[in-house]
Amino acid sequence: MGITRIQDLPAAVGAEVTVAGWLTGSRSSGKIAFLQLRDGSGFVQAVVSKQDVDEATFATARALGQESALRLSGVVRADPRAPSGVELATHAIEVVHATSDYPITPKEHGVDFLADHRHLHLRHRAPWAILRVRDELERGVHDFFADRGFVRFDAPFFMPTAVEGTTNLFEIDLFDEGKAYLSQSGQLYAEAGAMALGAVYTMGPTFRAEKSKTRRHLLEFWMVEPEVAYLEHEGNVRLQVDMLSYLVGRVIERRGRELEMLERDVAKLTPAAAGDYPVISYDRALEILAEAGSPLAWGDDFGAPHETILGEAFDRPVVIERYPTSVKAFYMEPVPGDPSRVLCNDVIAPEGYGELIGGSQRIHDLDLLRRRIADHDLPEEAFSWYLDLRRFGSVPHSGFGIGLERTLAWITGVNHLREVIPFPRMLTRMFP
RNA sequence: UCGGCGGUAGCUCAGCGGUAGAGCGGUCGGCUGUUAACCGAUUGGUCGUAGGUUCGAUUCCUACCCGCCGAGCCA
Repeated sequence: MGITRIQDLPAAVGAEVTVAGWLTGSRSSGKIAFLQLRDGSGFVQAVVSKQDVDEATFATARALGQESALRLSGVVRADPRAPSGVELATHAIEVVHATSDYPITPKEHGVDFLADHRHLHLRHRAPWAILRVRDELERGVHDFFADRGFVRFDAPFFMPTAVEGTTNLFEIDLFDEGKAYLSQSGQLYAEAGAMALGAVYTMGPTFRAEKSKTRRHLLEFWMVEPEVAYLEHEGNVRLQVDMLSYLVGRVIERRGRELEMLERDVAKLTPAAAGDYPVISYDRALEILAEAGSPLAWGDDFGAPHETILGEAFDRPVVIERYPTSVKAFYMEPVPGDPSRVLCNDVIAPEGYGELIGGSQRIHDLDLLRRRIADHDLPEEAFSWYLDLRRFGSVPHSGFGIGLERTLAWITGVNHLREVIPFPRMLTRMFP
């Protein structure tokens, strides 16, 4: 007989089924036992009545330890007392693997303990719900770009040099060939891709060797980086707003149950799904900060507290554009007629989740780009291939990078980035 | 790297200059509808490490290790 997945049980009321899964908890009396079961697709309660089974089966049901692997056969029964509306009236239990002393008990645990047992904690409700939202988000990214004719473009993760020169890179020893570095961005390669394929996006892990110890940072995180030929700044902002509102709407629509399990207040998310994000200038952002009592001088970049103030000033993500040239990367196109500012933007999330997106129109003029590389004390030889993109058929183009974990943390409402990736890599966390 | 906080039972924590406690978990027993069930019993400890002070240190002092939160950096 085939296996029925728990998520399909509500459609199988009255049927005889076998469910294959694991025991998340149990309680019993002398005459009845309740087995909480999960199978990866969902959760259900199995009821074992003494009158329905033989003595040995009932004894087995009472003795099973948490996370024992089981095949349970029984009849699906609708019951208003069950959270999912159904339960399994069990008549046979096959113990696939009896388990005892499972470490994650039904009890409050500290973050360090759960992190040490991450390989097991993944089985529990919150990680389960979060990872299903993550899957939906990633799937949404692919669908969004596929629908718009983008080509997925896989940038390399080993890099000969830094992309932006400022951040720290993880160094790799390439035997006699010298050093290489783990990628901190696929953008420069995506620009080559855009010139070949028109519109591309990358999606993959990114590595930042920074000693950041906050809930908004990981050493290894996932980034999506679209890059589009002939796209200018305004279109770039539009693309970002369209994508983010699509993704939020899609998660609300398809993963509402998971958000509910995570106790996410979906009302705080719905404005973000509607699009129409406020677009303000860097200069206007300074005014908002001054009004909020955290003034900043023109030319200063925003710190985390400033981003929180700006994000909380709106009910949906806010686009901030045209930053001072001095605080941004070397490849950004100047605002026409105003070399002190660049055609760039960040998207900052509400509720203190910080910067989700950073994007810009890229410099397409060869001489200007060479001057900028020199101004930033970067070695021109390393960028020879990148400069070639400006020597042969150079066109205006734009792109952005969106942090998958930050977006996911905001959507799910969890406090720390380490909760939204299966195995977080941090300064103090390489195990498991 | 800097600032703040912390490390005591499997877990979450309390405690204190006189040799260690609760709740939960586990185990055993009871209960026919539980949802973090409940009731009774029981199990459980190099008090982060190394020095020092002291008759005596888990407690006081010093150093170190580890972690958490925040800052900088950024997504």
